[in-house]
Amino acid sequence: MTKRNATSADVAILAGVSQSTVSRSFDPDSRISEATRQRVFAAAEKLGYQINKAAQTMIKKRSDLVGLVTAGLEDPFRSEFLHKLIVEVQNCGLRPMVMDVSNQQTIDEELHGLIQYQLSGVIITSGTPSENIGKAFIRHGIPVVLVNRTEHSDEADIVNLDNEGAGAIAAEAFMKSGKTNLVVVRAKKPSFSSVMRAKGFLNYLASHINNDEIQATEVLCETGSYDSGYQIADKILTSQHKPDGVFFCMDHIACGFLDAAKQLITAKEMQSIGVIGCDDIALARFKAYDLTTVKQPSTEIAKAAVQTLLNRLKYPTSAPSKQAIPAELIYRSTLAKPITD
Amino acid sequence: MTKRNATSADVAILAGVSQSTVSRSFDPDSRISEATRQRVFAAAEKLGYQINKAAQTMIKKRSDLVGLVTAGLEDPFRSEFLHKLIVEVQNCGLRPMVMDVSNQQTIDEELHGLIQYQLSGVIITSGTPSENIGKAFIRHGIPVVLVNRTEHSDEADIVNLDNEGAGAIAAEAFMKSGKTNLVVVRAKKPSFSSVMRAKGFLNYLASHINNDEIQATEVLCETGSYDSGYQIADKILTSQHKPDGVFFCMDHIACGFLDAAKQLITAKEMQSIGVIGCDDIALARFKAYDLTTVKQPSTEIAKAAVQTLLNRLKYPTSAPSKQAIPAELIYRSTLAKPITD
DNA sequence: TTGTACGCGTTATCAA
DNA sequence: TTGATAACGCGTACAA
Repeated sequence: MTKRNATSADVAILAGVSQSTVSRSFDPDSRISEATRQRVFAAAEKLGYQINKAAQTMIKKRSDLVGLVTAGLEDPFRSEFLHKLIVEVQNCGLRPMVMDVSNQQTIDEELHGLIQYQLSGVIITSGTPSENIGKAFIRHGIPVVLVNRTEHSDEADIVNLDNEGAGAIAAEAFMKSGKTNLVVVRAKKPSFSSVMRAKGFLNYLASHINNDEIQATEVLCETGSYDSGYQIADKILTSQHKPDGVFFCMDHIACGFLDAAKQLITAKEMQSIGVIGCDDIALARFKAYDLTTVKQPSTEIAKAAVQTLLNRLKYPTSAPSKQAIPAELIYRSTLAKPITD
Repeated sequence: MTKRNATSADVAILAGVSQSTVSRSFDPDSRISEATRQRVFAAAEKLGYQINKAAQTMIKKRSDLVGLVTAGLEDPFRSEFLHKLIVEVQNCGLRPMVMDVSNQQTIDEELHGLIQYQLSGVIITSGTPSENIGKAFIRHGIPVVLVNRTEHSDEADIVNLDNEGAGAIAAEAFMKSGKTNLVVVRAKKPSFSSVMRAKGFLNYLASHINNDEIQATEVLCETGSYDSGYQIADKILTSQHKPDGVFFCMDHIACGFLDAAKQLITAKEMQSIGVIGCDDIALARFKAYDLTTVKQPSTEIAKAAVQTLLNRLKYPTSAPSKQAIPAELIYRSTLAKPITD
């Protein structure tokens, strides 16, 4: 009942070997006779023995926990991405420790707490930790991977979507479809991803417009939420300069817009307005929206993030890496694929 | 650079006290002079000292990690619920270690791995672990809280939505609205929640029907997904016994149904068919669906689950608890609130 | 209130 | 291949 957990010493006695031999038996890289190993396993099984990770961590100075720092999980993309990270971390034999830093004035303090866990690494996907928090981790020997946070860091590895490229893809699609009056929508509060996407969108147009035929303006909505998209629709659709193409830096803002549009204008009118979202969240393919979007390959990015971490653990002193993963246009019904030659 | 992390011993030397005094300084319950504590804190700050959780866990025989076992995170409700659990666990000064057991043939083995972490507890919200896995945890002194998994356990604490009550609420709502030809839809693969909801729905009707005026049948769709709802619409809407009220055991199945219905029948026809979902996921309030639903108060359930765990840690030997948290009807446009006197 | 001494369960080192 | 022994960094009796 209240008997304490079996230790390697208990197993050793039952198996008639030394405690060190038990330890070695559970290390695949240790050379040990198959006979004793089996004897040890049998004894361990009988006692319900499990390695004590705390003790192991003390020696190795490294737990196999990976900190996943996130925020704003009400954003569907972030949520979907977190899940992929969780699965990916698990697949590498590591364990995800999740940390939500939404509504935290004291992010830095909170993050410092993670140092206590001798983490194998930290993957930061959201939140706005100060520059030096990353350095704090590095100083304590904990590798940091930044995902969609910034373009440059002296110490942390970086994995990003090619956000500018994503914006450019949307712009290109509109041009191919002959749209001439464009709008790009992002949340007022600047996030790295959204700002870069909008920038990529506008830059592409600027460098591909030879005359004044195409106009593009940036519109800011309140937040990066469905509701914000819903609210901004009126402003966009009733302007004297009604656009024929709208690029949203996040899918669910686009969904809000589409729902509002159904009430503001006729389906026929709506058909002439192309809409492109960004991320390709699950919702985008629902029939209610069927949203053409620039897909952020989240599985690939999650894999890359974890792989980057493993690499860093293997080569702790190599130079910080940086990769930008390309986006991909998914045509659905809000902007039909143009007939190509 | 490669200097090792500061330990309590280092802090002790710098502060001119013993190592145990440092240890005590970081324990709020320890009585210690404020002067020395401040001196210790100052020294700790200077050295960037952080408690080593591994060492702490060894002594206390308990980490402050809580295992969150889940599966099928593509289901929006599960995903939303996981996030609330994460936040709730964090708010209690504990850390969530998430484990996804989707597509795992070896759930039991995987779960056994958790024992290595000296977890403070495990909250199981999904997956179909065998009965004895719970017992394995208990045997190792790790409390288990089951959420929406079953109605009975000898060893684990249980927190459930009142699933039968949720079904009954939906049935009652249809009756109040004068609906007479009802259908309840759940996924073919029986999950505890869905089965109980359907059961509650049908039982309520059975015990409140005094004549043959009301008919109710159960329809099974392939899985618990949006697509399944989309696919099942045809079968429901083209039956010779077309219903005037449909209860879906999960919101997003209802959303799939609604999207399909828009293409199968006119908006006018659809108006005469009441639709109720269950869970109240974020999607349900989007204008594209505006789904009347039986809300599963997920924040409350998450709070209850964590609180139950804390209670168990406080009183390890008390009898297993069981609570059913009531659901609540949220009227939206797919079934209008009847005018009451 | 503070210090001394010990043990938690594992891995790593070294010798056999 | 195996065994003895020494850390790892903390919490906690016990003594002062």
